[in-house]
Amino acid sequence: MASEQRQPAAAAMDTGPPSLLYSVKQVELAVRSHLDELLRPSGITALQYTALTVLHRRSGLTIAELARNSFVTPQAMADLLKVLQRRELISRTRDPDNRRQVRLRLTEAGAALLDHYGPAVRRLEELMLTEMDAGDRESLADLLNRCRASLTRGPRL
Amino acid sequence: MASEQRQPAAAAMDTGPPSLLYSVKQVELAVRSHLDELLRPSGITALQYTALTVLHRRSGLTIAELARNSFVTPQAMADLLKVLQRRELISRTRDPDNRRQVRLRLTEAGAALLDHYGPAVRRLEELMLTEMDAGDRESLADLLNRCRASLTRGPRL
DNA sequence: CCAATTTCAGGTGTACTGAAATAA
DNA sequence: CTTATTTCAGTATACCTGAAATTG
Repeated sequence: MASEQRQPAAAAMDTGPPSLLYSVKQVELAVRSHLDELLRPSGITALQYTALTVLHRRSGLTIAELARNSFVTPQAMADLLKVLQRRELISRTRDPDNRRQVRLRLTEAGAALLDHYGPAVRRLEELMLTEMDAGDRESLADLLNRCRASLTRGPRL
Repeated sequence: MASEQRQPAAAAMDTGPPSLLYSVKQVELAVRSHLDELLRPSGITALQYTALTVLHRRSGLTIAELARNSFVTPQAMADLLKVLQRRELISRTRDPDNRRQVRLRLTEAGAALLDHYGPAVRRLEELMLTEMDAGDRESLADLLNRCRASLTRGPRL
């Protein structure tokens, strides 16, 4: 820890480039910031919106499945869903074949909310991808998917 | 265990591929999950660790600058820093030239913590980038940086 | 006075651990 | 009995709005 701390105020203590871990985080923070603002009138957060889109694509998931998909505990996911259910954006029904599980689905109001904000969210994605051609976009999607796969393969999950 | 592998072929409500916005979020969630686990013994969260690394690279930032860097309000950043200061991982000193501002710096304990966890964090990054060659990594870094730039140029911030 | 930074007060959302109830 | 899912209770953190104090 014998690092030199010379400048008091005009700092320039660069210790190499920010990591890719950090770059991912930065993009996610920027996206969330825009998304939260965009969704403000709806009263739901970026995270809640994300959960709705997952349910839209994969209707009938259980709380536990959704939690694993988002790398959080089932309790954390249950908290989030409580808010969405209170606003009647999702419905919960016991699975008759496996009465432990609760199947989640969008209500009509939930689907309507996604319809309403879909265009603005797509414009946000378009803003992020400004000046990227089709090849760049494909590369980005591919690289991100490989990151996700590598992180979920080995340990944990 | 084979009985629960019912596939959404029946539901068939696929509404296109997940967006790139979602892919970014997924990678970030996976990273945070690993990072939180890895940092557990230290008692600090992935978010707090990230703030420490930013201060390591750019010593002497103010709360407001750090907040803008992370796309949150100064109040939210102050909350986070309160925890780090309580554990004496950072120090706060009034800027003599501008007595409104408070300059933030790592303490020796803060730097030691980064030193201690640095190798494990780099291994995590390596896990994420498994099987990506140097060209892929460069592409990913470039594409993410362009995303960040596009999101911060136009409106907001 | 105006603008930027920080802080205080308060409220909600996010996420965890631990533990219990239920059912396959 | 064992395991998976869900829920309850409690706690720490993250993030916001609004307002006040300070300084440039």
